Amino acid sequence: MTDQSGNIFGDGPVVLQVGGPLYLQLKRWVEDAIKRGLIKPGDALPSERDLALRADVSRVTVRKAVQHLVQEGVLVQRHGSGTFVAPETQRVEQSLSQLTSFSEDMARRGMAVRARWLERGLYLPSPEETIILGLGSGERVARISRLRLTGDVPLAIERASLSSSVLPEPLTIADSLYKHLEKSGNRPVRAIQRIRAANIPEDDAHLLEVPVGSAVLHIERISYLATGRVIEFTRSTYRGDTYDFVAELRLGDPSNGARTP
Amino acid sequence: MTDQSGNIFGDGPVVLQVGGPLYLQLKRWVEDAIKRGLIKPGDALPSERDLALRADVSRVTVRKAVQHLVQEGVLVQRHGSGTFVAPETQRVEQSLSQLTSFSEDMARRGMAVRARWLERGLYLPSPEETIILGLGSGERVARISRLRLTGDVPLAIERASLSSSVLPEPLTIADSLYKHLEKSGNRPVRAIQRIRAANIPEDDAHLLEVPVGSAVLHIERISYLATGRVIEFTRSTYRGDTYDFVAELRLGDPSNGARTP
DNA sequence: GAGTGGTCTAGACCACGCA
DNA sequence: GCGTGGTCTAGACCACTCG
Repeated sequence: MTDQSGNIFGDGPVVLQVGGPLYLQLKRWVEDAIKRGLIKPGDALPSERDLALRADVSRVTVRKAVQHLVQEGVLVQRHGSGTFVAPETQRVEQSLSQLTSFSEDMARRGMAVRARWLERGLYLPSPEETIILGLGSGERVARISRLRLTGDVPLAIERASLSSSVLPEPLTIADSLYKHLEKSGNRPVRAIQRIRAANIPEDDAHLLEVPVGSAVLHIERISYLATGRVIEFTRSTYRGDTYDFVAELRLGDPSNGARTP
Repeated sequence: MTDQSGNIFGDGPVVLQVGGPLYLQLKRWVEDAIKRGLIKPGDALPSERDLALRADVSRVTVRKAVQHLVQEGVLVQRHGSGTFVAPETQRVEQSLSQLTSFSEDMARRGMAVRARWLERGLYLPSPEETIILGLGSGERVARISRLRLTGDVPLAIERASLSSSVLPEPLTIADSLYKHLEKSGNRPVRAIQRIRAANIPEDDAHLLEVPVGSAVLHIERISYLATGRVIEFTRSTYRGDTYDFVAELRLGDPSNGARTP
């Protein structure tokens, strides 16, 4: 009697509301189905060809609607497998006033985290690195790039640059960069962080396993020793769908206006 | 001999490098042209039909390449007018440790800002508003929604909710909400802010004049009086391409924001 | 009105996953 | 091997901008 074979929508025709371009009508229709619980996170959508047939539109139009929803993180597509309603993801919070390292931060809240090395070693510095880190001429820069994961879910890409005088042997870092720096008395006490939103480019999208163009937080951090010396320059990319930054604001003296000295 | 008529690429055929999907090849080709200065911010691209002809691909394929670049903020399209290389935008910075209002913040750095009212008045509260603002039963909520602009460029959408006991007459607000609250002794002294990246949905995209799916910063702010009472609950959406948030981090006790250099 | 981007179609082939 | 999504085409009409 009923069609149980993975077809959550039944097999009747798809009836669109009127108004606007077809792909937006279809998009609304899918959003509706999800909102009403006809189809839940993890469930498969009918195939593009099936939807096209039943909504009486071309497959290109179906793809345009689906593509928008993938873009917004509502759906995920797996080549050769199907289109699915995105699972709900738990968001991670990070303080914006306390200076911590990623691994310490996660350990504190009892999350299992791993890191995959992307790059590690001594390099010729870029002009930008030379200026920001205040490198002497001929001095090398230590670069550490990591992919941060909880379980199998990538969370962030972190690319740090430090003076080679501070980190002469990048390969000896075991887990936490800040712990390592602490041993040599070089742990930063202060940092300026610049945060903005961006659409992720292709290469990073693959690393973080999100669709190209997804929103991410781009964070640039410059860390200082108590002496005022710049010790670390880090560019990180955090997945927008799993990361929250939390800040506490107070009225009054801007303290520093957050300006580099 | 040379074609000066707005055709920056000349009129020869477009030669693509090999490898991968055509639309990505074409995308790379356009990026290259911009990188090499053949075409500068503000310049028009050849029309989609022209590009298709010269690259020997279909217009659909051209559109897919262009669409990706629009998504990444490299190009902008104007219906009926053409496709252009995006102008470089100046980024705005905002402190993440000092509690200020948008209008005060902008006035301080001498930027001309305007606001357009989107919504203003007393409403029946949503369950969320009731809980967060601690509304009594039957109490109304004051909602203030504004579109923030500098000149003609939209910067942010701000949707604030306050208890009607604090703001009984939302229509009387002239410019700055915080100034208004100060008059009645209700200016917040502390706030918790939650920041994350998201792809902008359709409706907000029109307001901010950015393509659907662009990266934006989503900020949720809960503000407190000195008494500890919640006074304001605001959801804002900031354009990712024009807004930077700056935070200063310090090692040690997180409960005290930032003090003593 | 000429030219631009925006939407849409019907049909084709390829690359991937899974049983 | 079959069904899925991924890419691509040639051609059509609409909606908008601008001279």
